[in-house]
Amino acid sequence: MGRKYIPVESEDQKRKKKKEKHYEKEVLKDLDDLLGDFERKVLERRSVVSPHSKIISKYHGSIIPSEESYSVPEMKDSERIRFEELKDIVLNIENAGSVGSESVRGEIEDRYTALLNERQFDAVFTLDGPVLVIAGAGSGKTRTIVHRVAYMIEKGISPGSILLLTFTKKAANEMTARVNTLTGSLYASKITAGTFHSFANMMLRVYGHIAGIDRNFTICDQQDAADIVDLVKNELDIKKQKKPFPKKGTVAEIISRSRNRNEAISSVIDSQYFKYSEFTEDILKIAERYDSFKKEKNIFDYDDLLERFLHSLKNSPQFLSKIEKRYRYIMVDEYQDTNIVQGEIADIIASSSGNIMVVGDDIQSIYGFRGAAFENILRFPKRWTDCKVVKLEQNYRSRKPLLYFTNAIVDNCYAAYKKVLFSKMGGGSKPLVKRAVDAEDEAVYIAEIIKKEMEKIPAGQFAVLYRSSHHGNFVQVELLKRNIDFVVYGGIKFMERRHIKDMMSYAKVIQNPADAVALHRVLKLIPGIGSGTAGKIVGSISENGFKTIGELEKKRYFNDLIKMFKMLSNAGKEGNPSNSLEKISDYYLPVLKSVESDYEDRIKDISVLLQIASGYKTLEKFLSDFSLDPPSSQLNTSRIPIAGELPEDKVVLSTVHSAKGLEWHTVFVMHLLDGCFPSDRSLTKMEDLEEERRLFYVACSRAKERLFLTFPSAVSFYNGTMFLPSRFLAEIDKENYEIEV
DNA sequence: AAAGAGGGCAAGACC
DNA sequence: TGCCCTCTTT
Repeated sequence: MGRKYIPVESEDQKRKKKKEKHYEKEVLKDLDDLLGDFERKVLERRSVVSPHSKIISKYHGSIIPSEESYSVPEMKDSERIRFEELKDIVLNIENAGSVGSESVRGEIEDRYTALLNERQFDAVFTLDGPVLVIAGAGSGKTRTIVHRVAYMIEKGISPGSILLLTFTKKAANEMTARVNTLTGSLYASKITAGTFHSFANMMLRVYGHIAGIDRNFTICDQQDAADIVDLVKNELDIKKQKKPFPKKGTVAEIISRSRNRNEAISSVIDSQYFKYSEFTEDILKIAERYDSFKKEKNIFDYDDLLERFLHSLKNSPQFLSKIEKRYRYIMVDEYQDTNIVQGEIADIIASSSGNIMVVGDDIQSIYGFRGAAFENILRFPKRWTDCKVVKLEQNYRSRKPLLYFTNAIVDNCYAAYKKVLFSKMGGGSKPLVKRAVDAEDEAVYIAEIIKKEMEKIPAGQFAVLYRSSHHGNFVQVELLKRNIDFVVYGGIKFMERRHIKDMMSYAKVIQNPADAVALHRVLKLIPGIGSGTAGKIVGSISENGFKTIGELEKKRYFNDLIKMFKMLSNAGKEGNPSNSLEKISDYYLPVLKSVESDYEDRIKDISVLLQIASGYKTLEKFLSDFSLDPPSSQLNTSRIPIAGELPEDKVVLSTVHSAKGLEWHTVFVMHLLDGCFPSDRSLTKMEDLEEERRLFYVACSRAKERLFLTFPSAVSFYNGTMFLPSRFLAEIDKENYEIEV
C-alpha cells in the first residue's frame, strides 16, 4: 500500500516492471508463509541481541572514531576569503543582538502579547522598515509570520498591499488559512500569498504587456525543458565524441544552474560537471538555441518566470511602479533558500516602501545545489543597512537533550549565525546511536522499535529519514513484513505521470498552438508517428502554419492526425476547462488503452484531473496553476481525496530534504556512514560538506521526543564500500548521545 | 522510422 | 537495480 511504483516509461518497460513487482510480492508472501515464526526468531536474534554487535562493543571502547580520523577537504584561497567574510558579517550581527520594538502598546497589542513570546512580538509589531528574523528550528516561525499579517490587518493596513512570498504553494495556503482564523474574516484572501514563481507568473500576466511581454506564454517544467534540449540538440547536429554526451536532463540542469546562480555555463561545468568539460562548446550552443527556441514559441521555463520578471522590474519603470504601488509590505519566508534572482526581486519591489521582512534560518539552508544562495540571509543586513534583527531562539519542539545535540551540530558549522536554542521542555532522553551489523539489520532494528512503540504511539508519529532515497529500501521491506503502514515521500509525482502529462499537453496545445513541446508530445501518441516524424511536423507547422498538414494526405497516419486536430478544435471551443478536458479525455482514453497495460489505475488519475479542472474558469489559469503547483505529490491514486489532504496515520519514510519543516515524536536518521551521509560527492568540497552538515541538522531537529541515529557496520554500493561512521557523529561531544550496545 | 538490445552510470527537489 | 542514451535490427 505504502509504496509508490508508478513508472511513466515505455509500455513494455512498464509491463516488465509490473511482472517483477508481482513476483516480488509473491516471494515476500511465500517467505512469510513458509518461514513464519522461524524467520521472526532469526530476525530477532539478529537485531535485538545481535551477537556480532555485542562482540564489537566489548572489544572496542567506542564504535565512533575520533574526529581526526577524517580528512577535511582543502579550501581554495577564494573559498577561504569568502568564508571569512561571511564569518565577519555574522559576528557583527551576533554582537548587535536582538532589537526590541518601539511600537505603542494598546488593546490590540496586549492581545497579541499574550499569544507570543517577547522576541516573536518584536517581529510582529515592527511593521516599518527592513527586518531580518533569524528563526531557529521549531521556534514558531510560521506562528510569527501569521500573527504579523493578522496584526497588520487589524492595524488597518490594506490587505491588498501585503505580499507574502513563500517557498511552496502549500506553505502559502496554510498561512493564509491561519490568518483567516485569526482575523475571523476573509480579509486574508485579499493578501497576495504565494511562491516567487506564482507571483512572477501573476504579475507578468497582469502587467506584462507594459514591459512588452506577450502574456499568453505557457510554462514548461523540467521534463519539458529536457525535451526541448533534446529537440534542439538534434537540430544542431553535434559531432560525436569518444565519451557519451551528457543526458538531456543533465544538460537542462547545467543551463538552469548557470542561470539561477548567475554564473557562466563554462564555470558551472568546470566546478560541478567537470567530466563534461569537453562538451562545453556544444552545451553552450544548445543553451543558446534552447533560449531562442523558447522565445520563438513563447514558452517560459521556471527560470524564465523569475528572470523575465526581474528583467521587467529593472528595465520598465512603469511595470515596477505598478507593482511597488500595489505592494507596500513585503514578507519573505524561508529566506535562506532564495536564490540570487529571488533576492533581487524582493529588494527591488521593496525599494520604494522600504518595508521588507525576511524570515529564515541560515543553518537550515540545504538547497545550495538548486541555486539557493544562503548568503542572501547573511548579507541582508549589508544590503539593508538600517535593518533590525530579531532572533527567535526559544524552541517549542524538542526536549532538552535533543536540543543539546542539535546545538552541538551548529557549533561545528563554519559560518552561521550562532544561536543557542533553548527549551523549557525538560525530561526526555539523549539521542541513541546504534551500530547494526549490516543494512538489513539496521532496517530490522528500526522496524522492530516502531512495531513495539506503536502500541503506545500512533504510526504517524514515526519518521525514518535518510540522505538518498534508495537508502530506505530495506526499511520498506521490513515494515512490509510486519504489516506496518507507511508512506514514502518523493516518488513519481502526479504531474509527472505519463498520462497526466499527455492530457496536459493536449490542453496546452489548445491554449498555445505554438507550444512545440506539447505538440510534439501529442503527435507522438498517434500510431505511426515517432519522435522523428513528430519533429518534422512541428517544424513545418511553425514555419508555414497548420495548413501544411494537408500535404501529409497520403501518409497512413493522416486520418488519425485530422481526428486529433478536430478534437482539439472542438475542445477549444468549450467555454471552461472542465468541458475541454472532458472532450480531450474522450479522445485520449482509447489511445491510452491501446498503449498502457494498467489502464484502470490511470483512468482514476484522469478523473482526478477532471475534478481539479472543474474548479477553474479559464484554461489559462488552470494550466499555469497546474504547472506551478502540481497537486499533492503523495497522491497515489484517486482513492485518496485531493482536497483536505488528511494527515495519514502512517510511518513516514523520507529523504531529509523532503522532511524539512515537519516534525515527529520519534525520528530515525539512518545510514549514518561517511560516504552515505555526508554523501561521498560532498567530501571534496568544503562548501558542499557544510551543506551536508546543515542537512544533518535539519534531520535531527525534526524529532520532538526520541531520536535514533543508526548505521550499518558496512554497506556496499556501485561506488564502493562505506564502513566509517559519519563524521557528523564523530565531531560531536560524546556527552550528547548514548550508544546502544 | 520504430522498436529492441546493450551498456554506462548513479544525490538532494522546489516552482 | 533502474534509467536513459545509443547502437542495431526490422
